Amino acid sequence: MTEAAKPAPRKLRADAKRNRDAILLVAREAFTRSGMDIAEVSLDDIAKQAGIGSGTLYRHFANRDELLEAVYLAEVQRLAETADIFDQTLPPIEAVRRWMLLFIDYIATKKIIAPALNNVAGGPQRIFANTGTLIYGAIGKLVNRAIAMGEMRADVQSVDLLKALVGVSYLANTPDWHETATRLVDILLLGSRP
Amino acid sequence: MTEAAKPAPRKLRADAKRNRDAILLVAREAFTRSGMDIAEVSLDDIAKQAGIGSGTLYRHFANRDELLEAVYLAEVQRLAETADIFDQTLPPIEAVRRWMLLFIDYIATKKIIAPALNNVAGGPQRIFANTGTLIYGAIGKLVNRAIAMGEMRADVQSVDLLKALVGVSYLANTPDWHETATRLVDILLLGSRP
DNA sequence: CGTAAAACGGAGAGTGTCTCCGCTTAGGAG
DNA sequence: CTCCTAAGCGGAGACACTCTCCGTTTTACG
Repeated sequence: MTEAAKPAPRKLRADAKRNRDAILLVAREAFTRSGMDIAEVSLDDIAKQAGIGSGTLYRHFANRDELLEAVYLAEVQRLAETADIFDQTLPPIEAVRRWMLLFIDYIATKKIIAPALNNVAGGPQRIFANTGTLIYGAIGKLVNRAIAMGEMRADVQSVDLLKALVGVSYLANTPDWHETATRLVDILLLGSRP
Repeated sequence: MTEAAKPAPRKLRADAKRNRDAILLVAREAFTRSGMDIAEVSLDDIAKQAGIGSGTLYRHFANRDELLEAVYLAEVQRLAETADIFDQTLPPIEAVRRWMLLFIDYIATKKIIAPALNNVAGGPQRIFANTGTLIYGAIGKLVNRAIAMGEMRADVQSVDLLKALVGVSYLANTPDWHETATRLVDILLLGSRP
């Protein structure tokens, strides 16, 4: 479960797996470096840098979005798993806060990046199905518990909070970004109390 | 001031102005129709539909972003002016709430669209200077008054709220979008109180 | 081994951005 | 009204990127 190299249950041939991993490695590096504006990175370039033909890249990942999702799937899974842990070890509100801060931290440290999230939260019409479900499930669980324990208003929707967070993630370029984000977490939590 | 067709003080030749307006008209229509995913619309297509050569389009607007900003500048100006009115006619918190809701409404009715805002709030590295300053100034003024009157905590930053709002704007495709947005406004305001 | 299925790779078709520069047109001077 | 000049036009084409197609190579298994 910690291994992210096997998203499809179907087993790959040795050379296929090798290439897939090489692509993922190069792509992560390239996406991270380009920060925002993921569209700047050419997929053919990634293929070239990974030492494979572009046809091979496109057989593994049909388009930019699929590649993007695959690159960040592992980290998103980790984020989702941490939600479970927080859920079982921390008081409700604190669990939500900590998870939100962790989420922000993932972005700050580029373990995940905003453009991979834009789409995640239901954004444009793309279909980041896996990633979206994972993240949505994670915060949903935490918020629901907080509501059940009467520590959040029943009308609070976890999506609302998530979307606000994703929005803020979009400006990881300003120097005071991290403060902005944590300030917003506080505002959101305060505003969600009964 | 209500006229948005003269952003540059330099006076245009008659044919130039005619073309510029034609481009803006077609572009607005095209951007609105394409909803999200503005990148889908080809600039050369816009030129063709406006009945001009692509060279002409590119002389007026050097790239997609410049065109995008020009198209929505007028509405953004109106939004900014409304902030002034609210500022003078409504109690502080109410002014902020009403403006935020108006902002959401502009998005819901496509008077402005999210992608034109992504960048606005300092998002990616683009330089939506005019638009950004206008919107930022509008909400900044309202929030500052609310703080001065002791109705919001002094540590609340208007940017924080704005960014959260922009984030939510990104999902104008889900059916319950409007509710989500208004719910978030309430959470933000509640969480901003002293 | 031998062979079928899986995977590779890169040429090239299709599309989009943006530039360049010879031609056209507006609009002021006389 | 006419002429002249600078502002503006337009579209061919250079360049970049995405994605497909298919002949060639590689893997894995009997």
